[in-house]
Amino acid sequence: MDKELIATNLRNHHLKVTPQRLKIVESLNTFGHLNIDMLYQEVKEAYPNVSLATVYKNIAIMTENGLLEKVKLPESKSVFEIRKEPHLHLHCSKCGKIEDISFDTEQIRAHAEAVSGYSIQSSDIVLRGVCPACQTNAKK
Amino acid sequence: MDKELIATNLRNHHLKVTPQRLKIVESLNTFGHLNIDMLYQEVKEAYPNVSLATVYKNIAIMTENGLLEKVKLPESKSVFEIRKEPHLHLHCSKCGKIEDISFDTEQIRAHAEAVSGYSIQSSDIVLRGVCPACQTNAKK
DNA sequence: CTATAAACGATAATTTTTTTCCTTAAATAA
DNA sequence: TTATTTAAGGAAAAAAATTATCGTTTATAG
Repeated sequence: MDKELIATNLRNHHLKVTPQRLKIVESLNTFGHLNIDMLYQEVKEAYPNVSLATVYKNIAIMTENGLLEKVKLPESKSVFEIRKEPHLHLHCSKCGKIEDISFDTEQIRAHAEAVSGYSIQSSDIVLRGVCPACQTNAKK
Repeated sequence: MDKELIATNLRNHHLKVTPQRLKIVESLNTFGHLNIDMLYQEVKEAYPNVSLATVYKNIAIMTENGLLEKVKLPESKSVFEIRKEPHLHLHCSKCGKIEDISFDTEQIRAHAEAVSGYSIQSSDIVLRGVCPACQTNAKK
């Protein structure tokens, strides 16, 4: 995802293309998932006098517009990611790393709808465990 | 879940049995899922000069001890519930109601482990949608 | 029944998030 | 391209949420 595409996405949502916003999205593009503090640090590196409020306001408005998504994690601070197809999150309880894996939630959805009568719109799935690297380290 | 059982559970975890704690657990038993404000209101009804800090401290220590569980929901404040077998949460986007449904997460877990190499310990699944009652109301 | 350690309530402190307000910069139209 | 407008930025204050402190009270082990 290059700068021009990000800019286009912003414009499509009637959001101005600012350096701070570009940096936020680029950082998420690079690291996948970042919490508010990490994002602030990232943007600050490029724009030292960015305000934390700016980061807050931007993730809020970009989330409202569906460009970003907030992922609430058990035990830790929420992270943000660039919105893409629905997927599932793996969260390493040792190192905190977060990974996306694609997964078809259709079965879950069908089951839930059948059992409950709800009309399901979206699903949030976070699996907590130990990543391969941390498993290896633990064995040493 | 009656008072005596709650008391036993608390004692098993070396937590003193106080009226405030009993009320918290009883409220969760009655309503299923409550956020911090609702819990505070509930306890306050029975014990008008309970401190909000007491509610915070108690849900924290009971959560640490595995008696309660915190459920993080997209878009809204986290709620607490009494810990039981792993299950799935349905959250109505209209009325905010939360429902538990039982669901075997084994397939998801197996898939995730196979694809990622993670060793999965737990899963958090929240489905967002419209409950039957709100679907009916919407049609009127 | 007493001693002790945990929990309580009140409050302060901290942390997190949102709002305000004035200035600056991006977008739109001339 | 320049001028106008409107959104966004930064700094700071305010608000909201959570945690810590401390003297007092209460549950429980002995």
